[in-house]
Amino acid sequence: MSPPPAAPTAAELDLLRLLWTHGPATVRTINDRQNTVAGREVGYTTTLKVLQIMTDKGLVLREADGRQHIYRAAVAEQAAQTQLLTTLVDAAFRGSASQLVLRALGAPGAAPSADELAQIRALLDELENPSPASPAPTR
Amino acid sequence: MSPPPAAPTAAELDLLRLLWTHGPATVRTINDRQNTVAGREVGYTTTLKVLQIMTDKGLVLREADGRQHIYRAAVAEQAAQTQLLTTLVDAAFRGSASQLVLRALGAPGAAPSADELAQIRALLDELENPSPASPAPTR
DNA sequence: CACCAAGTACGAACTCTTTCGTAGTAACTT
DNA sequence: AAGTTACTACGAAAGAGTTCGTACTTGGTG
Repeated sequence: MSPPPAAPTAAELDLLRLLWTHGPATVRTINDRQNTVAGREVGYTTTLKVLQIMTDKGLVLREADGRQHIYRAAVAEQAAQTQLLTTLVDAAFRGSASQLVLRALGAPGAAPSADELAQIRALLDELENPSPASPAPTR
Repeated sequence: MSPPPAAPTAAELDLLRLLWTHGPATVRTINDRQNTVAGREVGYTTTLKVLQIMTDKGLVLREADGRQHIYRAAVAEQAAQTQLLTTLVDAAFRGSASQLVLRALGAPGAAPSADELAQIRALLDELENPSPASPAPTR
């Protein structure tokens, strides 16, 4: 099992978000999305450079398509999320994931829908009383 | 209401953790704790410098005691936690706090105790059906 | 009083991240 | 074939954060 790449930086996470949401794309497309979604304008070569760095780090994969390159995320969204959460739990929550959960639910703006609440309850049930046929927790 | 200080950096969070846990202390004490707790050795002036920067940012308060200074956290642990969570939700969870919660609970190593599970359930109940006498959610 | 110990202040080096300009290259267009 | 366009590669500047050395100050000690 290859070691997970280093945690993505803020700029890298911006691009990963786009790749996770819209799937593989060219630099041009990714850069366009960056500039239309946010008010911030970021230069084409900036996006390109970050993608090149991410390629080196193993965060994205690059495939040649004619003279352009198509980039795709090399790390799963869930895996990256878990990694970031683990870091935050250690750094700011004294290692207690439960405290983080309580804080996240208590924060104004959390506003989980009924459906989401049900999902969370289901997971709590599962934690308290693991069913035999439960799928292995995602790593 | 004064605007909340900028989010603490990693090094700043290290010191805030110590202040939150052990209360106000001198640079010497804080630096000692840093060096005994972690294997990492950090120089005295490094700790001092970070505390000075934090004072400028409004993250800590400084009180003179003879020729030494006593530092205390100027931001509440909960407030800082909420701020960091909000940032992370936006950056890595598409703005969905519920998704973050599900991921945090699902991660291996989360391992909430029975007591913590009960606390979380209580909060869920509260969210679904706010009681009239409920305390205002912490900001 | 001279010296030493224990503080604070501050500049500067070093690293990491982000951003972009410039150069090079290959395909179209006329 | 020359010129324009669209791309990648790369170096480097600018910014942010971290670390530490050095200088300065002050209180205590012989």
